[in-house]
Amino acid sequence: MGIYEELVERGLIAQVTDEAKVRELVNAGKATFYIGFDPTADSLHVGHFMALCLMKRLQEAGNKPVALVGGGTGMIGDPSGRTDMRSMMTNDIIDHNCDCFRKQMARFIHFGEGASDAMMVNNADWLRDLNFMNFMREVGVHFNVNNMLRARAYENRMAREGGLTFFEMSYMLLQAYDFYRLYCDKGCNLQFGGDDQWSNMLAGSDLIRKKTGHDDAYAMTITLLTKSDGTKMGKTSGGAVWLDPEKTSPYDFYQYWRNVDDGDVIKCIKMLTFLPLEEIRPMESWEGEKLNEAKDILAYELTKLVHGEQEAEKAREASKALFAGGGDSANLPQMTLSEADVADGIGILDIIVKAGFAATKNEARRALTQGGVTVNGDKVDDPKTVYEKKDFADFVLKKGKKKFVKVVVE
RNA sequence: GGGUGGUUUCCCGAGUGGCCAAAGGGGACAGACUGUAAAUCUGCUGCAUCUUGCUUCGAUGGUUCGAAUCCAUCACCACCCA
Repeated sequence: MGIYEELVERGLIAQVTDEAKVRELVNAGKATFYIGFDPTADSLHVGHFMALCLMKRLQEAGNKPVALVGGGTGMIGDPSGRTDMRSMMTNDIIDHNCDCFRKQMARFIHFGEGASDAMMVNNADWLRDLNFMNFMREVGVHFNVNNMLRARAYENRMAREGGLTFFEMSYMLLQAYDFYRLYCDKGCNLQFGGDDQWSNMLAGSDLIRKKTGHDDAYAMTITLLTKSDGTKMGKTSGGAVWLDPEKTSPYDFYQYWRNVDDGDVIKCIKMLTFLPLEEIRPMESWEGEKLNEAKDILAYELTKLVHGEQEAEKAREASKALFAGGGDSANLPQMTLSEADVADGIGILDIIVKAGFAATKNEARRALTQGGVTVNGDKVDDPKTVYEKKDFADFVLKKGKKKFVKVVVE
């Protein structure tokens, strides 16, 4: 079975421009493919994860990955967000974010000079100095507005109240131009992207054909990983699930996957883990309580991929200790209070807020009033409860069903 | 550029002088039930020194005993016409 067939069986491929050609190319390890990332934050998140996995798979099969960061497009930002200040991104921040991306990506794919080694490019290199007149003459003429408006991506936005700005429309030209440049400069012959990018990607292939007369630049989209209720994967109440351990701890990362819906587990294992398909197939018939095992496998495998085996073990141990009893409690998520914090005793509400389990003391009070707060397994129902230093020799705070933290004083 | 309508607490959205910390829904959070799932039911949802106090309804200023509600100016947004 070739890599292409494997991708299909894992449910990763949504659409392809020329299936036969792409299969041949990819299976032979002759593709130089690119995927774009917008550097809107200083860490990649779960939404990017699938793209990373795909790059890794293809690289292992001998293909050459090109990671494109949108330093040029990211400069302007997506204007569809309302009052957000995404346009405030300066070159420094973008460059910093690109650096962070590269470091994180290096965990998955190998960068270097070899034939199948990955390279990273920044579209700022060609977009920032673009001359509008030249661009319109060389690229703009090849785009037909009637056709563009027929694209799904635009159709939706046309119906929306705010309408569609010229910038948003231009995005397609910029992305198409990226592909064209990479095709000419780096020999890039395949573009990957989320399924929502399909029309932009096609535009790239079209542009290359129109400008060069060559018919060998292909596009392929990845199935968007959505939950069974249709919402995006990787969002929690606290925001995105990050790959950076400073922003989302390995324990929280593990827990995120441990808690996916029943209907999403197998799909996630197939799409995101590197377990061989032979091992996954039997799991597809699992149901009911048995699925919890699959969730554990999913959580463990992904934590291992992102944070390493050691962290994955720790997260698993901590989870066992908290939920199943018996695991090693040494690995629980921990919070440190200073001597000064506890000098005069510290109220339970303050501890909850400090632990990040509540944004305000009112919120902490609410959880407590409703019986959702325990310390070492004992329910705390008086919001005025005060703890002193000696109490923290052994202190595990629990809020709600799933939030635990071990509190220590240093 | 002209005309009209709008800006309300996390989101949608009611409120058009006191009964408004502000209906209803969604989401979030907590409880029950469970499998660390889903569905369902219940509670809860501005802040705090919490039977009380303080600060909110685009911004500023004004009218009034009293304003989210009335007036003025400004800012922003949407729709229609150019």
